[in-house]
Amino acid sequence: MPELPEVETTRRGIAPHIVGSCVTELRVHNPALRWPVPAELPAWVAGQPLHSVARRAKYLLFNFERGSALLHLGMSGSLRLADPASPRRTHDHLEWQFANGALLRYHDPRRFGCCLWSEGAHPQLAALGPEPLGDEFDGERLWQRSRRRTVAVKPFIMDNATVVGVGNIYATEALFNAGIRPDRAAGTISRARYQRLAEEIKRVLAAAIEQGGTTLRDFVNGNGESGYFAQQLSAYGRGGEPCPGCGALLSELRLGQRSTVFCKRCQR
DNA sequence: CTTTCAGCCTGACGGC
DNA sequence: TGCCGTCAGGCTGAAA
Repeated sequence: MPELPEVETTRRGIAPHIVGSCVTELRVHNPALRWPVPAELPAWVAGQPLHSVARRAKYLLFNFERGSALLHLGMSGSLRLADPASPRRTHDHLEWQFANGALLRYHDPRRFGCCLWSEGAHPQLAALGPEPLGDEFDGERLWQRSRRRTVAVKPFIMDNATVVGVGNIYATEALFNAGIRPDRAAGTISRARYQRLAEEIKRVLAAAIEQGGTTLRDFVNGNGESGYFAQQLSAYGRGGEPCPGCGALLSELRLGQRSTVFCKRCQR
């Protein structure tokens, strides 16, 4: 399940192999992603080398001279450089062939992702809040934007208008580390505690990206998914297990239709 | 405006 | 063994 750190790891893994080369062929084996994937490469991409692979929130942007492709990995997507001789797997929906021989395969069993081309701005990016690891995001912003809000703090920090890229795993972890109950109304949390929460969001995401970096070599070789960060999670996926802080059993509830784990003693 | 929620989709897993 | 129900979750768009 690609969260921001996995998307960033993907970006770093593939970019050096394809930047500077042209897409010579696009093969769409199954166009039925979140939005239909265009069957043809847009005419304006022809002969244009890829300038850069950027990331905004959990989106990847493949920037060309005249426009860009916007990719999202959804819940179950992955993007990898493949050996052209290796057979296409089930759910390998898209293939991009580059002039330098690189072959990029998009794999997504649940098909929640997307691949959209645009010469101009992508509307999906229009209303996004700041990047969590940038200077624009801090506790002050969380505090300011949360005043008079009744929504629970967990869905508040998972809202892309507040800050982007904080998915269920890292929201759960950051709230645990900051000692804040996930169901507390966003508007009732102090400035000082939001300061702490912002720091924990940054810390947990940065640590996960660092871990992702170690899977980079596997990635390029196409050796498989890698278990990355899971062993280091304190709360996510551990409902009913002892709290790593106090030993009490971790509680579970659903917030905004998402499973949430927290410690009733350590989080207030 | 804010908040909530259905729906998209497949694979994993538990119960029978 | 296989079938059926449930769950997982990011994001959009619509309803309340």
